[in-house]
Amino acid sequence: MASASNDGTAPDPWHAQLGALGAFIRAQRQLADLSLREMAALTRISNAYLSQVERGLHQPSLTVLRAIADALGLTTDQLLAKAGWTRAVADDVPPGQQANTEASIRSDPRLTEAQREALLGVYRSFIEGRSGRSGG
Amino acid sequence: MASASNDGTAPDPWHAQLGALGAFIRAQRQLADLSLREMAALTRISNAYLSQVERGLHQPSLTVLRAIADALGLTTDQLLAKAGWTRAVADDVPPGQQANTEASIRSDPRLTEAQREALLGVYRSFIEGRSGRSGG
DNA sequence: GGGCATTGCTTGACATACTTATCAAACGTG
DNA sequence: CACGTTTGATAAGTATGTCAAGCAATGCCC
Repeated sequence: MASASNDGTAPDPWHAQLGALGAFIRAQRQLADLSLREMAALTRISNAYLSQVERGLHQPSLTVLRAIADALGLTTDQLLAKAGWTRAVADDVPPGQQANTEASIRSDPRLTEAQREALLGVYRSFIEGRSGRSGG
Repeated sequence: MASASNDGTAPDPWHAQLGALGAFIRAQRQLADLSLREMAALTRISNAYLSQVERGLHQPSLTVLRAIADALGLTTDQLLAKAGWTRAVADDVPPGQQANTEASIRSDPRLTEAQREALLGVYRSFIEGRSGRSGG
């Protein structure tokens, strides 16, 4: 049912990406010698849905993706990169001496871990942006 | 208009991450001097939904996340990191650095005025509402 | 030949992401 | 003050992700 074959509308590229992602997941699962149900038990995701994801019928949410990567012993980066979701950006920023503000944020007791991360992210993105960015 | 940052909702880690992600997106958008509707036009995502994402009310899908990253000139990875996707590689913080974060931000020569204001805004929004909440 | 467990897959119901239309407040103009 | 515009936020609806339950096929034991 509801297969996207007869849609008629513009074929969004996500179909292809989903196919690749699903195939990759399936390959990894079989490598690990897991059945759908076993993997379902590991990920707390229904075998039904896993099946659909592996066949590229659905776009899994971040939560699901993470659970899958976790169960397969992969990093989430590997999963997405394999599927072509992340644009690889060889853009490493070695933190040289810009430690003043960063250190303050890191040691600020008023921030929760999540907040700390977010704030550091904002700050770093500010600094990185000035160093020059490859236009695409 | 409630619109207060602190709703008193359940403190699931899920929520914290979403809040961080939303705050980050909002900061970036304002840095780029975009309104919600302008950004909506760029991302093809409704301003309404963008508003909800920025306030941490929803967990955006990969597609949406990517569109946002694209519009803001960020890499998908940067956004993904805030979305709780990457495991935080906690860096060590040199002791003795504990100081006034606000002051550090203010005196940071690497920040422009606009960035300074944005960062301070995020920081203040974080620590707002937790004042005087020490009992437990 | 008949059972029973295990495999991947489909179906129908629900939860959540996402959209279109609309709102109230803040801005400026005459 | 009336008017139009722009802002962020809300409501109700649509699309899509996700699950629990069940089906056809395969393999094993009798």
